[in-house]
Amino acid sequence: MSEKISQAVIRRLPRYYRYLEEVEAKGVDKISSSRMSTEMGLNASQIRRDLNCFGGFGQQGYGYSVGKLKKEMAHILGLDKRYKVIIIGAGRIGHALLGYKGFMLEGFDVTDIFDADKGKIGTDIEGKKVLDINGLDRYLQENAIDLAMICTPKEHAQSIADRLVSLGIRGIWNFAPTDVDVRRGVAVENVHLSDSLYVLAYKLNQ
Amino acid sequence: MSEKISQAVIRRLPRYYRYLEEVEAKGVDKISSSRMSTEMGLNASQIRRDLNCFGGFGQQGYGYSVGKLKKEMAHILGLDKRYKVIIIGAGRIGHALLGYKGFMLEGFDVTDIFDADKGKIGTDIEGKKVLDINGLDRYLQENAIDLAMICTPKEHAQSIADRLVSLGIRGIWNFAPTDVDVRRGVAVENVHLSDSLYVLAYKLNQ
DNA sequence: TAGATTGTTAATCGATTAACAATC
DNA sequence: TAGATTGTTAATCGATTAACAATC
Repeated sequence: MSEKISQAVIRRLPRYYRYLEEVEAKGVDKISSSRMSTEMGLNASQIRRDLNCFGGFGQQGYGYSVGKLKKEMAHILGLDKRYKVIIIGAGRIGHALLGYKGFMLEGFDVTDIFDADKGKIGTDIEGKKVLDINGLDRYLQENAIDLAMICTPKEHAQSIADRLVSLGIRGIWNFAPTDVDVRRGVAVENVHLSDSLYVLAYKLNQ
Repeated sequence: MSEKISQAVIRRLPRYYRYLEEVEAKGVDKISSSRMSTEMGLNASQIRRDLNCFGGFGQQGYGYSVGKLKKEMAHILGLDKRYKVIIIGAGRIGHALLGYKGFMLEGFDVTDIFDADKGKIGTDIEGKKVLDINGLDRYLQENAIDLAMICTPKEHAQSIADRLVSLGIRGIWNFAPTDVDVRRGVAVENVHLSDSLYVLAYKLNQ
């Protein structure tokens, strides 16, 4: 927080967290940067440097405590809190995200799902009744929601994002194939699944 | 192809492609790096440099032809070919990917979907009958498939990947929350949706 | 203490940006 | 031709890696 953490470092944080979960599950309780280096395929200096952005979690001559480091990592990522989430768009991706039980374990509670399609509103998906997007403003006034997942067609993504932000949403996970822009202070992650598929096609042809 | 293209450049290619589709749809037929710079939020030098990795597509004093550049981009990414694709895992993500019509337009034909669950095998999803994973080897011997999307639980991702590669699959789009490793010459894109959610949580807390 | 491994500074490497000559 | 804009070289910036002193 004091000095600015680079994007490159931030993008590696979830990977550290995943790795630590894995080794903890194996019953490992002490780990060195050199072992992490071998097993993760990252440079050991880089690992120590990355971790030191957030504090001195290690101990010279010993290494890092897996349990402590994982806990610190969870805290840095904000995974030691719980988040209330809504999904906008009850198409296939919205449906898939709603049904993914992993989110709940990780602290993300999907409270409701919205759609504009009269044919979908009121139907039941994964045990949730699809709500009318027209009731969104009132809903957000009455419920404290932390973040929204946008699973609409790309045409509606930006306007929905604007509406969400104006209603107080502070974080947006966007699956529509377009970048949504928001004012400073609001967090957005644009997923762009097809970008990843395009890169795969590129690699396939090398 | 001659000189090595950096990962950073490769990751920007789909973004150029998306942008070019957009401006073409608006009827723009000529574009300069400086306009691209403003509209995409990238540095103009970087754009010219990136494009020049693949050839001199522009014309001094004029700029780039949108149609030509988009076509070149599609060619570089390999989007001017068609790919036969199978999906492994008929859970929610597999289902969502199978149903996404956009892939077909972009050259990716999903021919079949496989699962190990007796309760799912033989059922109909999005007009496809779910096939038994036990028949995978034979299926791949009899059908020329270019790439596979892995949508299994993480425990099975690596072993399925190994099997796919040994059967001749050259590209893997992996949605299981673990990195799959393959031999040189096989292309993999590990998606890691939850990494992106974790980064969002991180940003939310800054 | 001796051995191990961190935290951190210094060196290297690569990517981004600026500048400008070439040229349409 | 004059103006515009590319392609490309040179300068800058930031990220990665190596090295090592601090210290458990």
